Amino acid sequence: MAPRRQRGNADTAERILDSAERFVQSRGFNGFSYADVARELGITKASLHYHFSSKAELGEALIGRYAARFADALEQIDAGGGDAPAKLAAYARIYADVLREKRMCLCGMLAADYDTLPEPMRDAVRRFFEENEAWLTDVIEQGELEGSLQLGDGSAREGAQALVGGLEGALLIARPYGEVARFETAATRLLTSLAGAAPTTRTTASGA
Amino acid sequence: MAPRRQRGNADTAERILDSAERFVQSRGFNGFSYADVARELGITKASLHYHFSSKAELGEALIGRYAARFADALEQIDAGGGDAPAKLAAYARIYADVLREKRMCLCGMLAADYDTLPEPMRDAVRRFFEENEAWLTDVIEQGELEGSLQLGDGSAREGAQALVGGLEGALLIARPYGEVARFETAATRLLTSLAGAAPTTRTTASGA
DNA sequence: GTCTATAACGAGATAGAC
DNA sequence: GTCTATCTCGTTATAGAC
Repeated sequence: MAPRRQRGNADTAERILDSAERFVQSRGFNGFSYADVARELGITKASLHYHFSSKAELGEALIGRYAARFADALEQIDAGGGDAPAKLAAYARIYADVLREKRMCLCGMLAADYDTLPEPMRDAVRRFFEENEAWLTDVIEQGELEGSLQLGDGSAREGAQALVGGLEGALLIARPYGEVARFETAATRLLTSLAGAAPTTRTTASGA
Repeated sequence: MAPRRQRGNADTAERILDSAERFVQSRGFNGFSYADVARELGITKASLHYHFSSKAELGEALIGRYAARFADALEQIDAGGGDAPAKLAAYARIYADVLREKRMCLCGMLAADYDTLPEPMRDAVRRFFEENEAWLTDVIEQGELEGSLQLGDGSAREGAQALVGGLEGALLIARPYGEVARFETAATRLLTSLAGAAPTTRTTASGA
């Protein structure tokens, strides 16, 4: 029988995921252990194994929850009804919020660890990027129809792929410096130049 | 006395660095061990410790050699005498070559591992990025003077930072897919749109 | 569902012979 | 400069009591 979620319990499995997620996002999948999580939660390693019988299984659960939450966030952006540039800005804000907690994107981190991951985790990581790219592709195509975005050469999908990569990389490099501004500057440039989104902070001169 | 480099010896220390470098670039600093390197070279772990007394020291040596080689490559690009767009294209080619060997940029990988690294390695990783950004900043400023690049808003340094991040991220994401083309497409878009470099493969329509 | 105890292995590192 | 042997600790994981 599935574990019953009860009152103020906060669900041990969920708390394990919270802790492990933070560890993976800051130290990588090979940079933390069951002992780290157990210590943080004040329980034993054996208890962790009751909830997630192997580290690989824990990893799969982590990606599953992260991807689901990300999908929720994208749905919320869609529900907000903004135009394409606004959606892209909101998308970048998700990344900035991750950096504010001194974390890397979970799947960006796992992309670095990719060669060491068990197959099911690899598949899940790739799916995450594909879902993001699909959503961004839709937004960019929508923006072109609306006239709110002017892509240069190439397809909307190529733009979407460059955006995901660009934002992940901006996170990756900004984190060692602990400078959110560094990320935001890079993100703005990516959005305006890759997807042709007019920024809020437009200065002057773009030539005759 | 410093180890004498002799005939066909190929220098054990150098071979250790070669092996460890490949491991770090594919598996991360926490994803390999002295045992892995020893097995690959057919020597013992104890021998490794003779050349690099700790893993941290090995890590520092890895970054040092990598950064020096990168600096050499940048010098060679400068010596080539191309214009700014050509230099940027050559710069992106360095990354593409890394991906062709199914590797991540050493320092991009270490940026992911950053929180788990000893201080001296952290410092060296940051220095690597700063050197790259400084070189790119020069190239971009040169390009603006020449008229071969037209930056939009923001400083050349901001463009340089966005470029480094963008290329590192494009590598990070392309690697799980093993698709060099995926990287190259993204890289071209980054160069043309972030730095205003006209690509070799210019199609039509950029408006009146 | 959480615990104690432990197995089985791999990690980084050192001592000392050759 | 490389080896054998060993130390110590941390790792994932399991058995079985409560």
